[in-house]
Amino acid sequence: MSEAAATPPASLDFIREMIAADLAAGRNDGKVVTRFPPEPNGYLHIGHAKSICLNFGIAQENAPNSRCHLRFDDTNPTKEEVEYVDSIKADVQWLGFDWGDHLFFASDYFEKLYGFAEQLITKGLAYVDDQTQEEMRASRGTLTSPGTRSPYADRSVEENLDLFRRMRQGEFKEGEKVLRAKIDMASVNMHMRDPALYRILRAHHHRTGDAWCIYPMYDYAHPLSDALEGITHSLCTLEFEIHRPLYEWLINNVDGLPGAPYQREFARLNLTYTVMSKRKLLRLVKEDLVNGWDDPRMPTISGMRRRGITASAIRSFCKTIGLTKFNSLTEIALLEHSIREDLNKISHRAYGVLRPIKVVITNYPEDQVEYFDAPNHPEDPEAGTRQVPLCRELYIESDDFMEFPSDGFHRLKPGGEVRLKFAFCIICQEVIKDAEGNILELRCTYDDATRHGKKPEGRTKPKGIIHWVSARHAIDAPVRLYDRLFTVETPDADAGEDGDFTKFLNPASCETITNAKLEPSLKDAAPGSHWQFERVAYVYADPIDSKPGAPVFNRTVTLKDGWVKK
RNA sequence: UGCCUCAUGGUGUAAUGGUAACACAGCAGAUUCUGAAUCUGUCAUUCAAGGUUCGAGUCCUUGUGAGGCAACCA
Repeated sequence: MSEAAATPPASLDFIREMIAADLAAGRNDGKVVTRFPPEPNGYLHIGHAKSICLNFGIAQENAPNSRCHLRFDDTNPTKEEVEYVDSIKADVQWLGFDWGDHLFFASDYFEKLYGFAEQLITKGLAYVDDQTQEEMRASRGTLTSPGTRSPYADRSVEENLDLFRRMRQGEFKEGEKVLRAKIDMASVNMHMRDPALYRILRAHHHRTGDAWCIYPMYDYAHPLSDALEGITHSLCTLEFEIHRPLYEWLINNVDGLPGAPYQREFARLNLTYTVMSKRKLLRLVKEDLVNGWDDPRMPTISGMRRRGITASAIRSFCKTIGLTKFNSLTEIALLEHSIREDLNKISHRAYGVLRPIKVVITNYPEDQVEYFDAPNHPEDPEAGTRQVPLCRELYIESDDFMEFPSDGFHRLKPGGEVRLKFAFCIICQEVIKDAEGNILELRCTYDDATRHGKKPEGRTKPKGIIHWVSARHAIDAPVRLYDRLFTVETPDADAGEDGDFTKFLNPASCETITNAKLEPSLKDAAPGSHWQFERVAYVYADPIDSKPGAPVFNRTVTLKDGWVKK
């Protein structure tokens, strides 16, 4: 399979416990069959990753007798597109999971599903209703009062069969008739008040084309599809909890099903500073509030990938957040921790100065160039080293200089000393400004005795160590500094019922720096490579916008900054 | 004003009737040619009230709070 870790979490969550109990009881011939069942009506997001890691993870943990299916729940052709099918497949694979031969579509079962519907009609458990949508809503009752059965509910089996067949033949208009299960109009569970099973939809389906004009509802197709595939454990999010009795009703009332799956529900993921519903994400895309589904600020899998977040980080995050029925709000910091943890291991280091100030080393020969050896990874000698050129004029980070330093600032200040990492120490002798008082350059002197980390006798070691780039050798590259998409933790909730969550969009969520100065080795950064600009951030060479010799970087996440200005 | 589900540090989770623990975040220190990483320490938790029990985060009752449910969406 993939490199995705097949080890379960240290302690079992309630779902895995349930599965372990089933296994211990010898149910399902010792097999566990799960499924990830997205509707192809949008791109996958980090919340789906939780479900993917759960379903595919459980299958891996119980190998080799177990498997996880990828099934597209494509029962509503008005919302679904092949673009989404393709992106979902790519995202699941990228996350490191493999469905093998088990790729399915609910639409593959349309004929069988139709047959089961005729069976229910024959058993007197389903009927064709002629009521309008409004009439149905009115007769369904309310949360506190029972509904009343449709006047059409008592049609004979023969009439129902005839009507249902004619629905399929296309004799009726959209909305004219629906097939309903005959269950209980007085149930406290609204979903049991004769739910619709089939509706007429004259829409082109991305797979079945115009072969059908009636389409099964989710509540009908889902349990039956699960059963047809031999799914043992149907795991979904909490909002489907109330659908469970209907799920079980169908499994129990349809004869000839090869399996008897059961459904269990877990809480969906909520993350601070973002929105997670497909509807809202779709709106951000359609209204051009972001640059498409894979905008690096999006919580989509494709957006996160483009930002430079690794599949391994996402898997690790999913393991960290656990699995419960508690409706929680996870701090984005937890995700960031997983990202940094992974990126720290795999990213080579390089110097990138985002907001440069020029430094002139006045006692360094004008025409001299020398190369310093810099390790590519401080914790991995095998990553090798690279040569970083230095000459008389350099760029340093403007944050690394303070003319009027606050307490505890130990980078460069007038009269102060810092080490240029892997080179030598410099002392700031003079601050050159223009007429408006803007700093133009810093004139410094270097101390030859401090090369390569050496500290002359009797001298105190400067606390500050900063990165730098040779002005003569620097390359310019765009660096996009991504930040949280929203300014508030819960844009959803804060917007309220009818409120507009887009008013909380963070105007500073993407700042593109065009004049970043990078060390020359970065010129050849491969598109799709991860780097750490030392002391600054983890960045990712954008796989689409980077061109040979002209990389474009996305800031994936900043480094933690332990220094707080006093 | 019904039914269902849930409630453990700031956040996410663990503890399966027997010492409330882990991670993140925060704080402090050590270390460091990244104010990163690493290491050490530290702060901080069972929604409330009753009950059962030798013993309750766990079981029961009531209350409170949060989420969900009345598409021919999924």
